[in-house]
Amino acid sequence: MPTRARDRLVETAGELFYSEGVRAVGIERLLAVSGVGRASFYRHFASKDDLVVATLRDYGERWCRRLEQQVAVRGGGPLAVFDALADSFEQPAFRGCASINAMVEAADRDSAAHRVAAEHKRAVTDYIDGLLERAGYEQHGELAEQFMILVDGAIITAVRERGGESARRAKAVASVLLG
Amino acid sequence: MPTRARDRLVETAGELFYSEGVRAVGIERLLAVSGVGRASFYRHFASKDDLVVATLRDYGERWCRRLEQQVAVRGGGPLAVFDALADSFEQPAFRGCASINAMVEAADRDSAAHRVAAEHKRAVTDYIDGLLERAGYEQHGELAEQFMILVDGAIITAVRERGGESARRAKAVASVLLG
DNA sequence: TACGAACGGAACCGATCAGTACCATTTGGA
DNA sequence: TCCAAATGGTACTGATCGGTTCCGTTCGTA
Repeated sequence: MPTRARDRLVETAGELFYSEGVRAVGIERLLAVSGVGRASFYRHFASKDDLVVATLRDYGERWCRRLEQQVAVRGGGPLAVFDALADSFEQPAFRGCASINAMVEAADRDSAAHRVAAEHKRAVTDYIDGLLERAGYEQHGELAEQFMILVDGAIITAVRERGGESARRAKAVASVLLG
Repeated sequence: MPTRARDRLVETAGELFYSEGVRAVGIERLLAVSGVGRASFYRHFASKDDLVVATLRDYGERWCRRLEQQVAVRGGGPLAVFDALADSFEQPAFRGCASINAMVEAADRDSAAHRVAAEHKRAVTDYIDGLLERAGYEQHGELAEQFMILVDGAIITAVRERGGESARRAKAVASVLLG
């Protein structure tokens, strides 16, 4: 077959879950949009939850790669993180962070969505920590944690308000933190 | 009848929606737990969405009242906001902010949940703005917006990590902002 | 005591949910 | 050219979804 059913499912589900929510998108719709047969779905994934985890991992990796690239383009300084955020907030399809959304929607603390969201957050924190360390900040560990609060806060605020304003505000706060 | 069906519905729905998510709680369950009859439900609310809005408004009011009281107990300084947050994050039933959760779950930007969440955020921002103004900070408007990013960030972080640590971190950042 | 409003329970609606089973088709590699 | 693996389509399951309707009961109040 020309295209792999699994890849199409992850891509389609990634878009639909992000834009409409996980529970709001049924298997039926997923199959119709992706063009994958019902049986093929369950050949690749044991359940819908399995697909959710796959899409979240895929999202997390692409998100991190995109952030790294955008920060690099802007010189590699820690504050560039917020410029990259502002950019993504401006995009029409922006609806927050897929990991946060899935975590909130899942409710159950022991759910796979919660675990994947925690992993994602850990990866981003470590990346920012590296940026701060490379920039010469001694307290880079604690600063990275504080940056993450600003990142999450800016994301949630942007969901409410649209636009990059919250990211610029968060950047102003971060600037003060860096002294 | 001894208890008003409407009040019981709002109370029960408030708890269930908060702890398990709006979509995860069906009408059936709502009626079973609250002890309200199906017909009575639709006599008081035109739809489930109507009940959601009612619970969000109820939640928002109680949340603001609780915050005001806790801040007052701690002396009325702006930083006390984060101490109050840390307290609430420690509670076993804590699962973030009902408004944020509903907004994220609703996905649709034009939904009632989005509107109510925006109203709630506005009310809290105004309250914090008042605290800052009363404390003598000239840039109280911009500071309040920055505080809100810290508040939202701390809340989301607390959903992932449990405990009041994120609130204490946010307070440290806020302290730096106040100079 | 009598009345009307509010109520709880149950049967029912069409739609959709996640998931299973079976079948004919299409594919890339041998 | 041939075959095994992967695929898309359809029919189906039992459960649950939000919502409507009807009925007998219980309440506060006049």
